[in-house]
Amino acid sequence: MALDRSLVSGLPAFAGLSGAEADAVLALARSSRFPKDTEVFSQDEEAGQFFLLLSGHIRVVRTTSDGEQVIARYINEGELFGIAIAMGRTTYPASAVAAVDCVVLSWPNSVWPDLQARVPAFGANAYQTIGARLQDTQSRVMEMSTRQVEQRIASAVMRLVQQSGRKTQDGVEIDFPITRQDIAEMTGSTLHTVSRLMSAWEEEGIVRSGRQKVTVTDPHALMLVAENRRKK
Amino acid sequence: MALDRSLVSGLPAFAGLSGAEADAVLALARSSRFPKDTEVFSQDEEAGQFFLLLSGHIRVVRTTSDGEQVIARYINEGELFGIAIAMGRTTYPASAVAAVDCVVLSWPNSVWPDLQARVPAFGANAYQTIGARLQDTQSRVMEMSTRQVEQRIASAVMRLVQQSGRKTQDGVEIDFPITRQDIAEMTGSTLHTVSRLMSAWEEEGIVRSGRQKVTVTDPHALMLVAENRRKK
DNA sequence: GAGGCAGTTTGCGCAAGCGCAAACAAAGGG
DNA sequence: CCCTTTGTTTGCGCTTGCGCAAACTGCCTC
Repeated sequence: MALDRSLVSGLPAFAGLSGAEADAVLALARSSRFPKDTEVFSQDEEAGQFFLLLSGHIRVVRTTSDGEQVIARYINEGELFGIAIAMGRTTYPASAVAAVDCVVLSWPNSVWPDLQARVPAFGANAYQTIGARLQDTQSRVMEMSTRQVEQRIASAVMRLVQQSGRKTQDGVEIDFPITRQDIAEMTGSTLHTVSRLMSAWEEEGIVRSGRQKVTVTDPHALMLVAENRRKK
Repeated sequence: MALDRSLVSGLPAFAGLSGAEADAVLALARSSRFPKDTEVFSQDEEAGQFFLLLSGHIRVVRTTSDGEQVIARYINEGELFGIAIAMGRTTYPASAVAAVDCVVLSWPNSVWPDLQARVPAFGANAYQTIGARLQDTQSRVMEMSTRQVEQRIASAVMRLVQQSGRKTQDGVEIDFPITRQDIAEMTGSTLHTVSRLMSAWEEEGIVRSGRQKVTVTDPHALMLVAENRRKK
């Protein structure tokens, strides 16, 4: 069953590809569905495929040897993920879990060398993705080194809202279910601290939140919190 | 003046290249010297070149908007650095400072597309480098999220010793000058805390240290500290 | 060899944020 | 509709590690 190029036109991973090239890439892909809370791949498992998220949201999680979890990132629609092959790895460094029902394209790693040779722009986009993620991750290290917890949590929420925000009447809502625990694992803190801070922000009218739900009602104020310039 | 391929044979960046290919790459390179404490390139400056460290040690530093510094990594002999071009960036995301006198090869970014086409193995090695650094940086995020300061500092020192250790009669010494402040900037702590901990370790006979100098006398014990399994 | 600088050590007090515990609330399933 | 599960809130005490300050010590320069 053929995949239509309209599925992927406009996605950054397919930027700079001719229609014929996109078709060639798609001809090698397989699409599949992952229900909420299922694993697309698992940390340390032999990497056999790479992926593109067509719809949904995916949580990339690393688990330490003693069982603590850290959320490496959320994958948004249109992004490549699980591209261990482009990093010269043979295993996945993290697990990928569907945060909601997802539709995913996948390619066997075996097509990578060929694909790279025949459609260099596609390979280049993958490398670009990795470069961008390195930047991101470096920034996160800086944040964790220099900012305190409230600022980090505020930044994380801002980022989620910007990347996966959905306008509602109240403000902008993160459009997938996310727990206090998740936010804690993104920021290197605890669900207790996240809960306390979000309650405080709610008090101040910056956010509204409920079970697995966060809506930012005053993005500007949250930005000020992130920059530690709030006149408390 | 031609650079001899013996300069670079055996370096990971040149792995998988034929002699002729290595020569082709070297023909486009220029070598230069950077005295201790000089900048090879500067954060946010337009990226015009990429580099390979032939000898010495280089500190890669990011500075936040409010002037705090974080050491992103140390570059060891034989490694590529400043490869903004391979990440699709037009500016350097950090500054690179010679920690000791250094010898460096550099290529203008303009040769990159051509180089990649003619010597794909070289490009692939660069991408591999970026992939490895992403892994590294992710691990650092995990460490900062889940381990406490003493363990992080112990890990950082272990890593430095493994990558840039020089055997002495007392143990293994980090073979470039490094201050408490530097270690603090690598681990997201303060020079005070680093100093206190190193004093304690010295007490226990794990390290010996002095001005800009760290020697690990008992690597095994330091490993235990890093894993928080020391029987204090 | 005197002076100054850069790096280090250490004491003391304090605050951020964690850990633990307990209660509460919203979904969801039978 | 009840019961279980999963997520959230909040109080309290305490530890980690930071901030500030002051003293100290190699090392380099003149």
